[in-house]
Amino acid sequence: MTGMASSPDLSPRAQEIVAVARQLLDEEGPGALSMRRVAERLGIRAPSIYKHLPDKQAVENALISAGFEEQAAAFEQALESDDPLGAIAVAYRRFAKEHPHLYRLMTERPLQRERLTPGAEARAAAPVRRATGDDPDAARAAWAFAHGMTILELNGRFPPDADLDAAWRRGLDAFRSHAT
Amino acid sequence: MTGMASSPDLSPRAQEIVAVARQLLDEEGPGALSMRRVAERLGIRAPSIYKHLPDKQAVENALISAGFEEQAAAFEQALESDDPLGAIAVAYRRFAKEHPHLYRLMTERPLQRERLTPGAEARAAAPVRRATGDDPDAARAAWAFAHGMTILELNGRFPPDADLDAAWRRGLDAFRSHAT
DNA sequence: GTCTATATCAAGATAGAC
DNA sequence: GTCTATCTTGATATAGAC
Repeated sequence: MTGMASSPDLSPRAQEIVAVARQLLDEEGPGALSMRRVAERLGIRAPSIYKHLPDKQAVENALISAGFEEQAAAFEQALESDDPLGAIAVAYRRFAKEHPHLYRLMTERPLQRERLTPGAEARAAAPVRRATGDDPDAARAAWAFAHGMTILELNGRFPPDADLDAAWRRGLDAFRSHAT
Repeated sequence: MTGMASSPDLSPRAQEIVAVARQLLDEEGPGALSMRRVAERLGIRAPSIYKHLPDKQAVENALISAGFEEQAAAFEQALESDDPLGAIAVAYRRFAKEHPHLYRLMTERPLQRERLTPGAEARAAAPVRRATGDDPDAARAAWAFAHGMTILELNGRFPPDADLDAAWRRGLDAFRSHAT
């Protein structure tokens, strides 16, 4: 489950750079994701990175694309469950908990869709749509609920004694009971 | 409806500084919220601010506290409606659309609760709890849904042709139908 | 209450040599 | 493919004079 998705149109060296960036982001957070720190881990200097990747956005977009592909694989597997919506919710929450910094990177700002791996975002979204009876409104509502629970938890916005499992159940039940 | 909440324990000059910071944030976004830019609008130099407020966090916390108080006032009024949950949702979405940068500031990072206006956060949360039959799990789920819809829209994550009003209705219906 | 001067730090990115 | 040197920009914050 640590299988990182590849970024096809990047040179091997560029993929190494992105892999190191991913380590840095996962381990130390967005503040550590600088060209200097990435280079340091590779034993080179920051300017050398620009021979392989055009700018920092290219690094971030590669990380985001990989994140979508990892989500897609997890959600596709969850869709096989007896309780697809519940299983996808569990996978969604797990991904965010295991990679909170990447999750933030993927959700906190508008995407540069033209610079992402084509289809990756859509592939991650498809299982959610399937699990809500192919009703796009229900899919968006369920996604919003899942993202809200996830990011509010990551941001420490719920009280320490809140029963978040119960809140998740309450929300999912609400969406399930209305399923088409 | 532009009535900004006051920050009681700040000196008058500090309140002026916070008011200017609020203008800057609303008009130009978080990137403009620097001590330099705030000072510039006041016709003074950045270091002078530190005679009135201890650090930048104090400015941000004053803005956040004011945001909670504005939300609280709007939600308390919405609670009087025939459809409290729907009316609060409308007020929630409106606040975020009118002050997207402040909304982000209020939600994107963990709060420094010990430095906020006491009770402001709780006062904003109370009407949501009331509108969900005082069921804390339902209140958290409904809040997560509203925040998810709001922030995903602000971040441009829904397709341009998505019917977000329909998604809001779908989510609120789901929560309403399960109300205790 | 405001000023100037400064400390400190860090970032992304480019030029041009090797 | 990597280097050094550098540009450019920006930030928060402090010291001490007026």
